[in-house]
Amino acid sequence: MPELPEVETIRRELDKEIIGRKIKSVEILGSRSVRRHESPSEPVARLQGKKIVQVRRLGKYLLFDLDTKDILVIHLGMSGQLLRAKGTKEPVAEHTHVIITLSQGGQLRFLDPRTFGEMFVSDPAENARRIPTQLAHLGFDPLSDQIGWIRFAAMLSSRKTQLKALLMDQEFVAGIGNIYSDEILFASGLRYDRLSNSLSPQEARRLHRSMIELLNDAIQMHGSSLADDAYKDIYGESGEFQGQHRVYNREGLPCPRCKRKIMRTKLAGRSTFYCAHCQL
DNA sequence: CAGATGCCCTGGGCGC
DNA sequence: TGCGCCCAGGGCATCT
Repeated sequence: MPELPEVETIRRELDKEIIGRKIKSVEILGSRSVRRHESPSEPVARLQGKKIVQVRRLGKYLLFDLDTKDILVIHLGMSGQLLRAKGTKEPVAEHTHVIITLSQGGQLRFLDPRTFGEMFVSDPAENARRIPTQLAHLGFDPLSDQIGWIRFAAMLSSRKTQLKALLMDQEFVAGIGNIYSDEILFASGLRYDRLSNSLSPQEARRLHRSMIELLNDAIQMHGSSLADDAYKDIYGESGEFQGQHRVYNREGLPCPRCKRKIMRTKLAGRSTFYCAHCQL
């Protein structure tokens, strides 16, 4: 579910709420969510009593840096939520898999009905960017790694891949999923199936600019929440950017630019929305 | 290498 | 009401 703007919204809220606080206890209710460990007691032991120094984001992953240099990594998958509970007595919602109790009161709860999300504690990352080895495969982050358009254009031309698939390829660029790839491509006037090595420099520049602007705009509006409300921020609030979607989930509705009908197709099994007139 | 498919899951919506 | 489909912000393995 959550893509870069939703994860960044959550990261900023966590920055305000939990930086400098200590993890008092960790309760694992659903072991499917805590992966990559031999036993559930191992991550618990590495978290309890540790201080959260800062919260970073790489693509769709949240990285909690601990004072031990260990890193708590959380990915929300399709239906994961991180919710702030004011006290320990708030009723525990269904599909709550992990409860992190903080020392000055309050909890952080990880919910995930579909259990595609995951959480694990990584060893200290010794590399320059302090990226856990498990995430070494991820490509650049469109917002925190400022890649200039010239370099972006070179990356595009080194591949021969349909644009939407490339935008969604986390090894190419990290953080863009099904909603924002469609919106970025509409904003840049490019079709989902254009091959990446067919773009003119001007088109590559447009795509680069649209990607950054659209993601920033979506963050300003706290991301997108769809009809099923799978995305909520840590306070349980929905985002507002869904009202700004210009093609995603708008099949048959008029294109905001030319008023012709928005088309829907499939690409790699994912619904894809575009305007056949405005996107070339 | 590029692209398509199926799987991991639960839940909501819709047609019958 | 109820049942059986189809669909869903992700990611990965495995085919062609």
